[in-house]
Amino acid sequence: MSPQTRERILAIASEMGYVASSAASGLATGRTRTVGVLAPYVSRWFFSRAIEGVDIALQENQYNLMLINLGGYGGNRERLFEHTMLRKQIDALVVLCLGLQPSELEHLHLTEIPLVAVGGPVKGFHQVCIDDYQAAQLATKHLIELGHRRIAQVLGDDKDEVDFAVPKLRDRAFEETLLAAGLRFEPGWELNGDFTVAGGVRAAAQLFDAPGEKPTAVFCASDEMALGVIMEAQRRGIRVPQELSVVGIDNHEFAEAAGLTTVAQNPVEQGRLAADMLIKELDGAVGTVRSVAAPFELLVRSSTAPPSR
Amino acid sequence: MSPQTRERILAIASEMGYVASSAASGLATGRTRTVGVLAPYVSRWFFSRAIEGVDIALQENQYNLMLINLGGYGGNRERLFEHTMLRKQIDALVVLCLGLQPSELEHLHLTEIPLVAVGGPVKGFHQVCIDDYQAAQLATKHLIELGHRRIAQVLGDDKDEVDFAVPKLRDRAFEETLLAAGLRFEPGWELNGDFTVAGGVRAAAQLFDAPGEKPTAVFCASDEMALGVIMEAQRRGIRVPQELSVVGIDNHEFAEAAGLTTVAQNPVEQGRLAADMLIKELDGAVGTVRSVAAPFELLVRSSTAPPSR
DNA sequence: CTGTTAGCGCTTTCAT
DNA sequence: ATGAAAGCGCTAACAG
Repeated sequence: MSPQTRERILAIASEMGYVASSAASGLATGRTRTVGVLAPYVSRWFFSRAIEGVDIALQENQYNLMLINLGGYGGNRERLFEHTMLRKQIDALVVLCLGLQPSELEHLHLTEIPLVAVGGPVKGFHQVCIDDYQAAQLATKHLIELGHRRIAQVLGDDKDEVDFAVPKLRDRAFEETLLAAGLRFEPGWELNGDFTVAGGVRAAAQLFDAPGEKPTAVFCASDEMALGVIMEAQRRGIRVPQELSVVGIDNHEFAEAAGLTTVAQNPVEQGRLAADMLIKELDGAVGTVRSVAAPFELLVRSSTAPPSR
Repeated sequence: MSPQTRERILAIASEMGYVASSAASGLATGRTRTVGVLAPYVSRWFFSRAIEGVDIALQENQYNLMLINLGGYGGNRERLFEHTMLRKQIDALVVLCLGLQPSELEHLHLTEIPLVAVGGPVKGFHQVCIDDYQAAQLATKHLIELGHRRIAQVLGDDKDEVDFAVPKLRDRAFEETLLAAGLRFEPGWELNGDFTVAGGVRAAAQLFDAPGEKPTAVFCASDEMALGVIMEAQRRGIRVPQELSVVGIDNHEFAEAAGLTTVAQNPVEQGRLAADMLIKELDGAVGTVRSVAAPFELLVRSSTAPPSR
């Protein structure tokens, strides 16, 4: 038929409220035009931003986004992996960094759909993420170059997620960078902040309450914890950066408003890139999905300064 | 067949990696076991929390969650409404408060699937949300009862979203409560903070930079803006609450850490309740979906105190 | 190049 | 009770 007839028919059809049944076409083609996003949390900054990034790419290509949240209720993990994720439900999957069980990883590979990890290395996966070691090193060096010698650390160690490498990498980078500069950290200056503001507040309280010498700077493995540290410092009248320098990692949306010096990364772009690769792969460009190192940069704002004592 | 045979077969089937094709069963039954969440943003506190709440209910009932993000790219709105949302793609929809065009609302009703709004009144919809007027009134009264007479307002007026009633309700409640107490607001003490931290910072800067008398308290229509106001105050050395009281609405996850006095609401519970009603409705309990007023309460923390001058 | 037909893998109804 | 068969609404391969 002629292109204009085609147009006319399509127009009439849609006017009549006709919409192709996705179930029927899915059955016939084996494609759902839906990609899944497996997330450990949906309301934490990194994850919600990454989801937005994935969504941008999907919308541009008329794909739907199915949210598979592992953070909801523990018991459902099995069902999600064995059922939801399986063939015919989604065409591809982006895995937002998290510690998956080996059996779960195996399950994912069994589905034989294109996969990509975002935000952290997952073994056996192509991934798009920053080099967490270098990012943490950059933040630590910034403190050292300002002249700080007594630096504490707030990291986020999630006991549950044994395989999640991000906190470990940031932790190791901090320690090795300190040692390389001939510094050492005091016992008790390595706190756990759970990657949350509340955790940062707790860690700071612990630090300030401890007897003896205080650090002049704190390296935080995420902005949310850094923000918590700053809030607790303010509550106690400890001036930032005059009495305490604080640096984070992420460039959380609150970081600029709070004047937080941080190593910025962009989860929106990471998610978008990952989804783009997946879509191209689905469109037949075999081998498009590959590992990509995402950019990061130090943003010096007003939470860091040379030590005053 | 016997129940045990049944079990055995099922076990073997799943061992062999068999999973029913959702497309096929969807075609046959007309059900997708998927509910959509229409969100104006995914990374703002209220929305990401509400999504989590919806997700809890869905996971408990073996439903999938399809995220339909309107915030992504403007141009796609039409496609989302005309295509994605239509029959056979999702069984029900939760609409997270936002200003939809009348034509879009009409489209939603045309799908004839169960609908429910969360977080704000949407005309023609059943909804679960707090009474925004009362919530804002409660916050304002708190300031007045502390003795404040000179109160500024930071609201979030989104020009784009003409039909979104939440900011208007909070605004009106503030003004009427002030007038009822015999107070009036200065010209220039009504700022727009866009519902973001950055907007709160800007509004506060504007307020502090203006010549003449300063307010002793600020009512913010959301915690994110209130947090921005506090950060800007701190940057300028204005002490909270001694020199400036700040109250918000929401109980954002940062509110406690920042000591922010606020009127708390719980989007997780709201989303969960909404999804539960939808699921019951789908299970045949016709009439389950109805409007519900969500609870809220004043949480007095350390950002408010009687005025010192 | 247009028009017809055979499935896709389930569910459900109808015979047996 | 169990088993056979008829679609659900598309797509893709085929014949005209």
